[in-house]
Amino acid sequence: MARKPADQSVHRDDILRAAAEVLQRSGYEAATMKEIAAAVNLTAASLYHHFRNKDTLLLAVLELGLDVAIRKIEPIAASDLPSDQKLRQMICVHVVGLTENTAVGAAMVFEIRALMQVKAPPKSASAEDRAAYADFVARREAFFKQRDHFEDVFRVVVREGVERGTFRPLDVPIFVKTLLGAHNWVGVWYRPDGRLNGAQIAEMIADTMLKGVLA
Amino acid sequence: MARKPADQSVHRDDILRAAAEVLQRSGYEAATMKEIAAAVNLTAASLYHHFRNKDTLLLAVLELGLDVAIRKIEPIAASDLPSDQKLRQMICVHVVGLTENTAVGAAMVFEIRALMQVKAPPKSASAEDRAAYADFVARREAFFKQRDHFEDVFRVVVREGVERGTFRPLDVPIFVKTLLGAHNWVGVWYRPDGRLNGAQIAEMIADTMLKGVLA
DNA sequence: TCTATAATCGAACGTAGATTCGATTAATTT
DNA sequence: AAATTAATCGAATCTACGTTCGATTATAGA
Repeated sequence: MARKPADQSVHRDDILRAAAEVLQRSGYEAATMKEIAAAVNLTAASLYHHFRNKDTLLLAVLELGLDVAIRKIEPIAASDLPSDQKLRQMICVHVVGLTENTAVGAAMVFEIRALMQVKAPPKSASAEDRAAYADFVARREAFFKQRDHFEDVFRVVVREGVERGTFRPLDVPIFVKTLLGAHNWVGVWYRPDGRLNGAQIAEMIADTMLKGVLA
Repeated sequence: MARKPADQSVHRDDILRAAAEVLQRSGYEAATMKEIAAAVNLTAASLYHHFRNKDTLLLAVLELGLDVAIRKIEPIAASDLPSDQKLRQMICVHVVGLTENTAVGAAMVFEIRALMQVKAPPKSASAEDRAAYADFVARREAFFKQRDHFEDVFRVVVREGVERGTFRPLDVPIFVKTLLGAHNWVGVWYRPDGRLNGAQIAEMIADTMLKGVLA
C-alpha cells in the first residue's frame, strides 16, 4: 500500500481526535505512535507525515481542546447578562463540553505535565532539530498563555460580580481554581452511560457553585 | 559497595515518599526506576529488593496516600458534630493534607490510570510471575474499594445533613464529586511558596462549598 | 565466632517504542 | 500526459528502560 484514495485519506483533525482518545485510555507516555496510528488506520511511520514528532502531536491535541473551550465561554463572558447568569452559563457550557468530549478534557487535565517534561534535544542534534525544538517551545508557551487566559475569563466575570455586589466578597483566584477543579474532575468520572446526562450534571454543579458565590 | 551501614540504610517508607515525588514530577510511565532509586541514593537494581516490580511500587505509593487521607477524615465523620461542622472539618483536613504532601496527592489523581493499565503477564510467564500478578490484582481491587469507601464517608455525611434539613436537598453523589474535584485540583496547583498557605486555602474552599450546600 | 539473612551493587539481557529512510502510489498542477 | 507534490508503508536503526543475576558486604541470631 502507498497513498490511499482521497475518500479514505486521513486528515490532521481526524488524527487529533483519535489521539485524544488514545491519550485518555493510556496516557501520553504509555500511548504509542503505533496505537494512535492504528486508531485512524495508519502505520506509525505515516504519522510523521502529519506531525514532526510525538511531542508536537500532543501539543496539537491540547491546543485544539483549549481553543474549543475558550470559544464556548468567551462570548458569554462578553455578553451583557448579569454576573450570576453569566457565570451559570459559562459553567454549564464548559461542563457540557467536557462531557461531550471527555477525551480532550481528560488530556487537558492529565497530559499537561507530559507537555512540560519534553526535554531539549542534545547539543549533538542537527540544526533542523534544534530549530524544531525552538518552535515547539514557543508554541508551548503560547499554549500556557492561552490556558491562563481561559482561567482569566472566569476571574474577570467573578470579580465583576463581586464589585457589583451580586457575589459575596471572596478570594477570586481561589474560587476560580475551586470551580475549575470541580469542572476538570467531571472529565475524569463522567460516563456517557451514567445515571445523568451532561446538562443535568452541569446544572447541579452550577447550582452549588452559584449558591456558594452569591452574596 | 554492597550493604550500607545501618544508619544509611533505606527503608520501604523512604522509598515510597521519594517515589511519590518522582511520580509527581515525571508521571508513572516517564519515571524510571533509576530516577526513583537515585532519589534515595540507591541503584535501580536495589529497588527490587524492596518491591517486586515497578507496578507494585506504584500501588504501594497509592495505598499509603489513601490510608493517610482516610485516617484523617474518618474520625471526624464518626464524631457527633452537627453535619455542617463535620463537613467543614473534613474539607479542611483533607485539603490541608493535600497541600502538605502534594506529591502523594498528585499521584492519587494522576496515576490511577497507570494502575488500571497494568497488563497481565504473558501465558509464557513462570508460575511465580502469575501468582505475583494475582496478588497484585487482588491488592489493586482492595485499593479501589478503599477509594470508594473514602468517597462514601463524604456521601454519608452529606446525606445525613440533607436528611436533618441542615443541607438543602441535592444530588449527593454529584455534590461529593464536585467537592472532591475541587480538592484534587488543589494538589495540582498549590505551591508552598504561594500567596496563601494550606489552611487559608482550605477555609476558603470550605466557605464556598458549605454555602453551596446549606439549606 | 560462625552462620544465615538483609541490603546493596555492576553488568548484562531482552524488548519495546520513537524515529528515519527509501520506495511506492494517488492526487494535483502545468 | 508529464512532472511535482502528498500520503502512505515496510523495514531498519538506535536508544532507553525494566528486570535478572551473581557477587559483595553488613547485620542479627545462635
